[in-house]
Amino acid sequence: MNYWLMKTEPDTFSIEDLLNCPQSISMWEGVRNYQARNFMREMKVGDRVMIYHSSCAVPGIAGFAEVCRTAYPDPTAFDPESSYYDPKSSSEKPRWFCVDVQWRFTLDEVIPLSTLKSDPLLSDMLLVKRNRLSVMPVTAAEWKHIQSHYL
DNA sequence: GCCAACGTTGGC
DNA sequence: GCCAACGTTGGC
Repeated sequence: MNYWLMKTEPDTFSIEDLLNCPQSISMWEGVRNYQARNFMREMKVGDRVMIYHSSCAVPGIAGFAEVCRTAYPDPTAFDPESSYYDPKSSSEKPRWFCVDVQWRFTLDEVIPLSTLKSDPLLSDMLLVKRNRLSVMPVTAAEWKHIQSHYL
């Protein structure tokens, strides 16, 4: 099993919105970064995901989800009406992919980025080191440390 | 293939 | 709203 972190802007789509989806499952559409896309294509059903709230009052980990469908072409890239539309992506040659994730758990309080940043054991975490990546792997050690210290 | 210009992310 | 850190684009 692998561990991941996925960012979302709660004003657009929060972990509560994920909970409220049918079966608490949502397509994770709109990722338009190659590195993030490549990580999504590595995801397996059952992989664990931290849901991270960005661009908000207290950015941080808001809860947990699970991959429930492996990567498939992102339909919003084909939709001219979508803000995620990309004319360079076609169903014959899709450029962007998404996975489905299912809600698992919402934290009572967000684990703030500032807390994670100040933890020496998390100083190598990609979230801390790489500012602008919306989908990224989390190591098993980081995952366990966060589970045992901040939940 | 280099790199300047431009666009985006996202913390603060 | 500012701006640093990147990623992307496109001329050459």
